[in-house]
Amino acid sequence: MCLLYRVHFISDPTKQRVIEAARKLGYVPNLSARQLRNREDHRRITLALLWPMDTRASTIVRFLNGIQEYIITEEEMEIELLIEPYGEVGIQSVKGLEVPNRFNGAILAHTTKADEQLMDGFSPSVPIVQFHRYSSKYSYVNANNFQAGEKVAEHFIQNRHERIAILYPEVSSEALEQRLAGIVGRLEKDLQTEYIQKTCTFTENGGYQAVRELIRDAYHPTALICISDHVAMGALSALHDHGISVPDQCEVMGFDNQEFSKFTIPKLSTVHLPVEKMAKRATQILVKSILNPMCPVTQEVFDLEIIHRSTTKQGI
Amino acid sequence: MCLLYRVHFISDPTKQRVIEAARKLGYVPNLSARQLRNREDHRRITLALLWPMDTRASTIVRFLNGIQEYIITEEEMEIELLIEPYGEVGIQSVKGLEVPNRFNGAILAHTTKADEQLMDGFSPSVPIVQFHRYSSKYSYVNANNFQAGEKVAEHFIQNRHERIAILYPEVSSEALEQRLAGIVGRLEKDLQTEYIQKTCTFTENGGYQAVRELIRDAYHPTALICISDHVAMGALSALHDHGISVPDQCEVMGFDNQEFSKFTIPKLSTVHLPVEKMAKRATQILVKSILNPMCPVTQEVFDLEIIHRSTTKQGI
DNA sequence: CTGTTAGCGCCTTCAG
DNA sequence: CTGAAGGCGCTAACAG
Repeated sequence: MCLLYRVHFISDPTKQRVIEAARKLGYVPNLSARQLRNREDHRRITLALLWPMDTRASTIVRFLNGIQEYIITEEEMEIELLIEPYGEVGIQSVKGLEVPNRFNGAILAHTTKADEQLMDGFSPSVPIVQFHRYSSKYSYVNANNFQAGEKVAEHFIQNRHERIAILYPEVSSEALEQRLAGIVGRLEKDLQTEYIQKTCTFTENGGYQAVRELIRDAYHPTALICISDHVAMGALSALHDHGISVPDQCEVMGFDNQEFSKFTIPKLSTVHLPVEKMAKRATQILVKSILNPMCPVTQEVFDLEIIHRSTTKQGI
Repeated sequence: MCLLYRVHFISDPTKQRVIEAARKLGYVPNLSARQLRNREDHRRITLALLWPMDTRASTIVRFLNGIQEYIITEEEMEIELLIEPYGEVGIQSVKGLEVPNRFNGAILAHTTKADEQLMDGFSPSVPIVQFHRYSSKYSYVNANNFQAGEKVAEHFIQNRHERIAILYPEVSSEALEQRLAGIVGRLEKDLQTEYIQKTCTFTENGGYQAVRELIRDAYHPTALICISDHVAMGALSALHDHGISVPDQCEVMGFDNQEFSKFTIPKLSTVHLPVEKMAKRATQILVKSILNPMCPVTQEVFDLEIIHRSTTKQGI
């Protein structure tokens, strides 16, 4: 019992009555007032993590791991992390961007096009760092997804593939579109290589179904570029079910380098995305901007590398 | 710029000087004061999610998904979610449990034995709901892991296995220990069945290495019980690398029913853990306790069912 | 146009 | 033992 928790001089029955009344009125102690009163939060700041709670949520674990390292080591400030999982409505539902009293700063992750337009239009009341996307206006930490896409395409061109299928999600983000653009851009330059784009949901099941449909339609890809490891895992499963051997009959490439992708069968070749490092950096930049409102916009891009494991063939 | 953001009558150079001074002093606006002043937070409560940022973090995504559904539909209150990822120090590092001004209530997930002892000892300043563990003192939402362990063991006894290996993690939680206890308890009742316990880290790599070591030591299991799907995935990978066919030469069972386990090769049989439902329920109970401090302790246990896919054999 | 102040809700302290 | 009041930091409103 926290209400009345140090009031000794009130008799128990009276306490009961007060508590009962409080319950009826729906009274909840006001945290802001308590914090203000106790003023032990002088060096505390609250960061918000605006993350879409759709299928792209899985990297949030890696993000949190990356961020935590920073939070713990940061001694100057005490950092509090607010999760704002927003749904399909988009970022507009997050109140704290308009009002400056919810959090001191925010990291926006995987925003959609609509979100981005919204963000361009108005000026948020607190510093913002965009995660995994470019921005002309705000600080960001991004990865060179376009170049990574080119590298992946390059690999498959080298291996002289006849039929390349690109599995990419309908609900997209800039990062994923950049990957696609990089892949397609490079493939287009090479006239010998044929490819098709196949949309799917951004899940294992999406990859599975997409491959099934391709095969049903008598399209037998010799290479599969999956826009995420999750999709790739589903694709591997479907290829296996159809008796197509990887990488002999079909090479497969993923994106992200999730923990599990070392343990698929065969072990998945993928593009390493340094989520943890990016998260740490994004948090650093945000905290700096909060402490120094005049801090210039900081924009960083991480280079990405292909990790060849067992679903691709090298040096043929 | 949020500082001075509506003060129009101050000249720009002066603004600059003020901001510069603020920066030098390390001034950060006090959110509590702002919130208090603007009092539009009458019906807002803050929930904390105390989650260990170790390898058990992966279910946090499912948890967040489950919780979000509730948060959005709950109209009476505006619910804010604070993540307190605590490290190896344990729960003691979370200040808000002692002081009643950080959050209105907390969900403790995957606490360790040390944490549990600590919690038994003192009375937290806010309502608590334990997630995925029993408690004599607090509300909890748990799953019947013991019974699930028994069911799994029962299956393998039915299939008359000669060598069963149980892979379970060193850093454990009550839930995992219950699984183990259920498995071992049931196996012990059957004198014909031999089994061994093998510890491993709680990751895909842990499962992979454990199986490698077993085989190196000339122990060829005919059944593998993995205490989580992640471990199972690693185990499957290792079995594949050693040319051991699943389920013919070795059956494999996981726990949790993570999204990916439908897409391993072969498709993983596992025990479904309804994380989303449990998360939603835990949040409901917590909110109720916050709104009604006299609310009695609520304790709920979900039953678990085996999902047979392709890594086990049924009806032989 | 500029400076002052009241009061948000809470809890500690001090006065009666 | 009980009751009243001050002040945490902020900003809208008001007074000069």
